[in-house]
Amino acid sequence: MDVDLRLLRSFAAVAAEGNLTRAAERLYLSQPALTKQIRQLEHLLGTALFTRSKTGMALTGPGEALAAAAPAVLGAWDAARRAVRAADRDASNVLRVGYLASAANERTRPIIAAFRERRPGWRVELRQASWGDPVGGLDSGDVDAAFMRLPFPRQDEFELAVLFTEPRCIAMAADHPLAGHAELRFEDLLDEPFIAAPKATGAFRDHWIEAEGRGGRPVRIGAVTELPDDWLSAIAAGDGIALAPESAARFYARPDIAYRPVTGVAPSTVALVWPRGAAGGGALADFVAAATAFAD
Amino acid sequence: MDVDLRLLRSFAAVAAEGNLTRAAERLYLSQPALTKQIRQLEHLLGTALFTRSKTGMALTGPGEALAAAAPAVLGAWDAARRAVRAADRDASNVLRVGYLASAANERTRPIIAAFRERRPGWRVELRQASWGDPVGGLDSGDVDAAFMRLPFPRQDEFELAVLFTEPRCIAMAADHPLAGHAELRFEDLLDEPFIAAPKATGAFRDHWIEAEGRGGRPVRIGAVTELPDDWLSAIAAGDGIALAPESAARFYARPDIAYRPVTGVAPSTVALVWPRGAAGGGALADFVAAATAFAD
DNA sequence: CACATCCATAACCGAAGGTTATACATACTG
DNA sequence: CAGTATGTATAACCTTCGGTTATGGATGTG
Repeated sequence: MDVDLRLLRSFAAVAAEGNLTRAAERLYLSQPALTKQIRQLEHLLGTALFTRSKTGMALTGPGEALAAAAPAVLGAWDAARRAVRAADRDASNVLRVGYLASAANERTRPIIAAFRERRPGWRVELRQASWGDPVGGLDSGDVDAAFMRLPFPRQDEFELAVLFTEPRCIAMAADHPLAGHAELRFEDLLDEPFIAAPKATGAFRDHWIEAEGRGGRPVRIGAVTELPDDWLSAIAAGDGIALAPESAARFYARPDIAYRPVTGVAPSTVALVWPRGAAGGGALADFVAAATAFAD
Repeated sequence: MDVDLRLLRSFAAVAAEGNLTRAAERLYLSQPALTKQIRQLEHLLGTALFTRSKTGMALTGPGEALAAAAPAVLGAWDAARRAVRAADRDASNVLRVGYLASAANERTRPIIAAFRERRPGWRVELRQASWGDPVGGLDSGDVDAAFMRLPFPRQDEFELAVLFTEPRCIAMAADHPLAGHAELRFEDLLDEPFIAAPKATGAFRDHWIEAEGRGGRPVRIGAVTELPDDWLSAIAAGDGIALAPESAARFYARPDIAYRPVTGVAPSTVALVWPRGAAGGGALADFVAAATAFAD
């Protein structure tokens, strides 16, 4: 009488999308597989969760009930994973820190060094998160803390310490016509296709396609990527241009990509983020202290 | 990164038993299968949950953390199932009522009839529960309410209405020497082997082997059964005798089984039980009202 | 009326998850 | 100290499950 939580996750996706096909896409799953999963869940619970129609999947009464209750189950599991992760951290003297792209840039190493000074015998394990996971593995207990760029979804559910800001620039293929200019104005780029993060990343995605700063002009999306390497490849392939932190020019220098300064966009903010209440005097607190020591 | 809750359930069993072999037994699983499950869970979480030794399995730090967090996850799932069940009940006009053995005896039909009078168009589905499930499917959302005999484990986590009591008698094989007596004294039966319910049923099991009423004399267990039919078969086979409600003589009359009155044991109490707070004015409340109308 | 959309079904395939039998290490016991 | 009991790990095997692609059928839509 137990479920695989994956079924619950799938159910939640279908309930949210109201559509099998799109939900399947979001879950990186084929549509027939999702059909099977939902059917399996319905069989397990002994009741229909959706009414099928040609316009999509609509929740039934029991379906509504499950949709309301499912987040609590998934949340409890996430909490369990965080607890296990925390215990493992303390038992093995390893702090796991997530990051997207270049973490805290040049400050990363000094921060880690300062932490090791406070906690001799501890190690720091850096772990790259996918943009597909909006909060970088923080709520799943994959990592104890993460270097994140603000804003990101559900940001206020976490504690964070802002470390620094840096200007943003434009990344484009080296042979892109715009690469001829030494400096760009963002208002000249409104019609260019942009490489974007997945939709699920909400405010993060919006920030990096500057959704707010284009005076209502819609964004053209050239490609959607989840990892720095894919992102670089898409840019180099000419699928579009992208906003990037200035430091990308140093950490992701490639012969087929050009980075140019741009005016008219706000800088990017890097912060250290951790789950609410997790830094109570332990090793994580020391890492936070080490990081903030290098904050601007 | 999602688990099958079965793994969590298995983990909890191993954590509680401190022993793979016994936990496997309790889960009706082979020991190698459990080994695999635990290993799989450890792999999923990326940390060791137990330290293996020849004396059993001891929890590690992360293991302790998971053991502390697992009940919340399983509880959330149970709550979800109950919510779905409640919605399904209201959507389909079917009230599902669990029972062990003979439910409310001869009062069962009148209760249902009275309920249908209050709720025309509704049906009542009776569903037998296994003694292996101490609370008769109540917390898993299998049923909306259940006819239970008191006491049963975690009884005070539920709401209940006592319906009636009835004397208990002794059931034994028809050719058992004691069957010659028209009436028995319990103090003469202390050395007889008894057919018992599974250990997991705690107070319920104790009540039916009269663990408290034998002056410290240990019980001999002749067999452990989970269902009335198995119970009857064990008795008929001569594996032991058993305490039974008087009504069993009517509802479970068999040529190979004799029921005899016994003195020196308290009567059995039948109650209607339902999850706390579930009877808020709905159909379940009407069923409770119908049942209590036939209470003593 | 053609077309796009969306869910269901079929056929297929590899991996997962269970079983029994057995090995191996340690602790207890006569 | 040998022998036995207890406890977990491994091996070999088999069935079921969960995923894939390809295709069908029903229903709104331009």
